[in-house]
Amino acid sequence: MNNPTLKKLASMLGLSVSTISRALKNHPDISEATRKKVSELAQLLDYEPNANAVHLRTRNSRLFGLSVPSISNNFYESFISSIEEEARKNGFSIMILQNGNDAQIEIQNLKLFRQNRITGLFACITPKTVDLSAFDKMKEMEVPVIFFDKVPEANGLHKVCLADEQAGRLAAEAIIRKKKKKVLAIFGDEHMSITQKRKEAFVSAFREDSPETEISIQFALNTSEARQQVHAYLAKKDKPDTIFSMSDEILIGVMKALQEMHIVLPTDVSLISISNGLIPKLFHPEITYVETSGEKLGRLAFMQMMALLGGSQVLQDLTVDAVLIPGGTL
Amino acid sequence: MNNPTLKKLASMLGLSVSTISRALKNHPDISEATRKKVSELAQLLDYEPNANAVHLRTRNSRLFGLSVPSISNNFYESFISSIEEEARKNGFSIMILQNGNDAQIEIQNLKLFRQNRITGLFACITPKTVDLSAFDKMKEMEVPVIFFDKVPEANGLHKVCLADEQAGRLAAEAIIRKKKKKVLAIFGDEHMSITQKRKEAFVSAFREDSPETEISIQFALNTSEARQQVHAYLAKKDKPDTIFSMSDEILIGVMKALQEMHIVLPTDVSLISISNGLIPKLFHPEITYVETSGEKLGRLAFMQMMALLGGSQVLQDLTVDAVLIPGGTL
DNA sequence: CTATAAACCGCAATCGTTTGCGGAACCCTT
DNA sequence: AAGGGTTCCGCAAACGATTGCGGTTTATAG
Repeated sequence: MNNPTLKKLASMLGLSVSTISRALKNHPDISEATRKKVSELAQLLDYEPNANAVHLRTRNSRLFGLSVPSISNNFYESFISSIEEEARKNGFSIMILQNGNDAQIEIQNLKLFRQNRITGLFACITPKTVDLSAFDKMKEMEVPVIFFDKVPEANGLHKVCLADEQAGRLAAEAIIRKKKKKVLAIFGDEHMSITQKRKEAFVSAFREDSPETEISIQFALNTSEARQQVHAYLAKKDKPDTIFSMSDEILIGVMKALQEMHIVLPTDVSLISISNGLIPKLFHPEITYVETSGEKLGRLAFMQMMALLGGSQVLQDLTVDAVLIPGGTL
Repeated sequence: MNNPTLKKLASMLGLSVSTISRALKNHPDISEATRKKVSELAQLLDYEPNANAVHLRTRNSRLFGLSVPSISNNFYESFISSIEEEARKNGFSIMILQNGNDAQIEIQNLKLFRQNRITGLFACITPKTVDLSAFDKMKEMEVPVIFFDKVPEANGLHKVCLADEQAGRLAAEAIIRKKKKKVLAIFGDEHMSITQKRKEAFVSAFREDSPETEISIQFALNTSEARQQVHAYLAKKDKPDTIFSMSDEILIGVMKALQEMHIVLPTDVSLISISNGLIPKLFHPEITYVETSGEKLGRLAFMQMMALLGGSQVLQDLTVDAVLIPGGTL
């Protein structure tokens, strides 16, 4: 790496380093003439300021940390994508670290973030994360932390989430509107708060608006569990007329089973899911779903971050609205 | 950000900064006693070295640049994921920038990479990238550049690619083995080398091993074009008995059309695709495909990078083998 | 022909580390 | 007791940029 430095430019022009520095950033102290000379040479030599030096000197890294379970996931990738885009437009960089849902690695990654003196952190915690002290330490050092998607229960934290209750309710209402009477609802890991929220809202919407509807609730830890459950339920004599899936992961299992059984949507059974949007559009008819957009969440998180850095008072908890995307399966 | 520094530790212990620095990295000059004192205090105060200062001083950023069209893409995300993992294990960070297939932004991003004094670059160029001078400049500055997936034609560059010819041939051979006689082959952008390679291999495999097979070649720039082509071809009186798709993007369009027309796989028509693996497994029967693994490609690219940095002589072009993953559609 | 203020520029400290070199202090040898 | 090794540590100069402050010109005015 042999980049030109201010010093090099300075000696070539017989000027001082400080003059070069000022000229390059249009400081009023510098005359138009030398300013032009300097920027021309800089252009010629392809001068690029050494970000490390700048950040060291200004004590400002313009770097955001981004902690996710995994990059290779349709939802996180859309989140990351929008954060990256916003960051770049605003002159920030991002440092992405995945923890593979391992709390140990999560801690390790936080260390890396601190070494790099990030100016803010976006974090999606692992299901096993119980000790938040490492995150607290960040805040003590005046590094704003914004939790997203999977967030801690504790109060006093900045969180941006999908509107889980709303998503659950919207799905339920859509089903009720179609006057369905027998629903198989498949949720994810029972111990995650996201599951609980969606389930509560879903169930209580029925209780209030359509108590006569019969709802069977199942929890599936992964795609293949969901698939088996669908197989089991559709084999019954009084099979459900509608299936609800809480997530893409479950939806994949559901679709696998439905296709295996040659079930025709929505004739034989109706289907609605909560999803980021990719999977539902792969099928025909397209699957009706309640959208929870990673992209929107990313943008919201970023706005929140900028507000925090700007010192504005901000709401602690924000959510992105869920919207029903009608398809052909309900 | 109010992290402890070497200076702070030094003054607290009445030692010099250099001693602290050496103690923390087990320099033999430092006695066991003070070494322990120092590391205990460091532990207590949660000292983390300032990466910017370290990198500035050592002129080594331990940072890799990663330039991709988009993060939210099943293939790139698996590539990125494996690069990140390897990098982290080896004490490197990565800086990811997406260019949205815009050559303008690509240039801009290269500037950012240079500002951050990356020690190596992984780049997937845009289809419109014609001017490689910005990349050349990187190499002049002794920053190794490894092109992956979409690579320039030029010689003398380090490239890691999917085995495009092999993939095309494997698909063709699989079709030939099934004694299919009429295939519709849909490829991507005709101007991309990846398209040409896959097409050449595909076609010539037929020419050599089964010249009597009738092949219709189509190019689709996106999902919906592919979909329309399938509609058109399957409406003909002598419709194809097999469809070949070059990529996930095209596969999605194909499947959309097939489902819309209520075509049953593989009874009505056979199907084989080249894919990263996610999409084919969503359907039943699972789609037979030739796997081109982003994860393997990432690992290969990383190895190549480390070899380059280590100064070893390395092969310019590397490829990851394609393998046929049998499904139920051929 | 001097004051006086712009206009323009350089000095030097600083950010937090690393590292070559030199220098005490101590022990051992003869 | 003088010389020669060890052992342990500090000085100070970097790395490349930013910035407060002060100093020189030059122009303008009185």
